Amino acid sequence: MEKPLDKLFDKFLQGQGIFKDRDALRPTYVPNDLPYRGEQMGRIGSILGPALRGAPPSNILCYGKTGTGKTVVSRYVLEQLVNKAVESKVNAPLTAHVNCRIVGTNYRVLKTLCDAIGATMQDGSDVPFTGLPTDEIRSIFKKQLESDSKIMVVVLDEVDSLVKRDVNQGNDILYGLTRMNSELDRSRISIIGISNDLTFKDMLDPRVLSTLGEEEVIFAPYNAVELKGILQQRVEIAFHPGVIGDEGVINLVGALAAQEHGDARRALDLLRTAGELAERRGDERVLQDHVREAQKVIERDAITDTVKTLPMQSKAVLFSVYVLADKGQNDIYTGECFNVYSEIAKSLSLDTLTQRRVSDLISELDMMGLINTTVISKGRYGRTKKIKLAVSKKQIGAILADDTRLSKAARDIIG
DNA sequence: CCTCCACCGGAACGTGAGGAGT
DNA sequence: ACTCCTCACGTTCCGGTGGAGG
Repeated sequence: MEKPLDKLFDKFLQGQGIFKDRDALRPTYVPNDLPYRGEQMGRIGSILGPALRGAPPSNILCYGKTGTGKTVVSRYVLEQLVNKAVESKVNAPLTAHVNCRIVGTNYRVLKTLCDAIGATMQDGSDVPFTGLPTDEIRSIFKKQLESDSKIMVVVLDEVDSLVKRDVNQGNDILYGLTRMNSELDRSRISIIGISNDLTFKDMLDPRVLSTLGEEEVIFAPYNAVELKGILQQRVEIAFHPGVIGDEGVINLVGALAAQEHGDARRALDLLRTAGELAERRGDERVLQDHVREAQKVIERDAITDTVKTLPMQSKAVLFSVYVLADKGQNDIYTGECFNVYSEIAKSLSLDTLTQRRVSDLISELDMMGLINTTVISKGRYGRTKKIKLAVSKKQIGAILADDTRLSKAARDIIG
């Protein structure tokens, strides 16, 4: 008798599969060559260059939207810089890469920097995650840095999030870092700040800005042609030859990503998802259909993610819109929505918010793109918002049914 | 042309949780 | 351990308004 999975597994065994090196399509991958970013690499390189002679480089701010290569370029340049130093047997600069969206407090930034240079407590153990006064970890870091007498280049990725989360605290962290040089004798720190928000400068303390923004490097979005070039380069590393036979595939991926302000990360993500799709189906080549399908998958995942992480009250509001839409009602107004919401909240034993608040939640859902709203006037019958689901009813229904609390309420209300 | 509905959306304020400072 | 601040989330209050119907 034939075993049921035999054929499926055979497919994986025979043939070479789709991917040669899937990681080449991940955002963390640093290729050997970065096309279309020669100018930026050159600028950053020439600014950091003095580090090879032991002179402290200026601080740099890099601007550009997501997926324009800011992070990868900075990683690449630092890597090359260190390589060159080792090769020429000069003191290699220390480097650290801090993602400020994840590492968002003064203490944790310092902790990351300590780890990067191998600074330890007096007994030789690692600096703890928490528990020390911030001043102490600061002096541990300084002490270690002084003992090495080196240049350290710190990349602060997504610095804007530091300042956005807390303007004062963010400025304090940056001020503390930029000012550290004046407290050091033999070592120097220089900072590369990376931001995808151009208005970020406005929120900075002028003192911080003047030191941090000594040099600025702008990363323009990639256009469709450049995206295509990048894709072609990665395709050769990531896929087995012939898997992407059709040039239309790359063109399509490039075109779709170019619509998203030339986001290379998105383009690579799309290509990888398309490849995974083809792989899972046992297809030998990646076709345009896979790409279109991948686009849908990515979008669907993004929606599922936002809905799942919604606060309970917002879910209840969204659910009320869904219930009304599911009844086949085309025009949903704030008033009805609020009534249904009230019932849902009651059956969930949730506090029933005021209509004013619900109105704000509706606006939030609108901004997230889960629903569409328009303010309309019904003349004598008042002025209100007309609400429509912006995503497929089926998907919202499925996600909300997944939530145990909500699905119970659903049975109460829909019956 | 005026009225008046049913809500919009700004403003000010209340509250409890979580940090920072001391 | 204590107070003080800040912030997110909500509430209360209220002036504002596009247009159907009189």
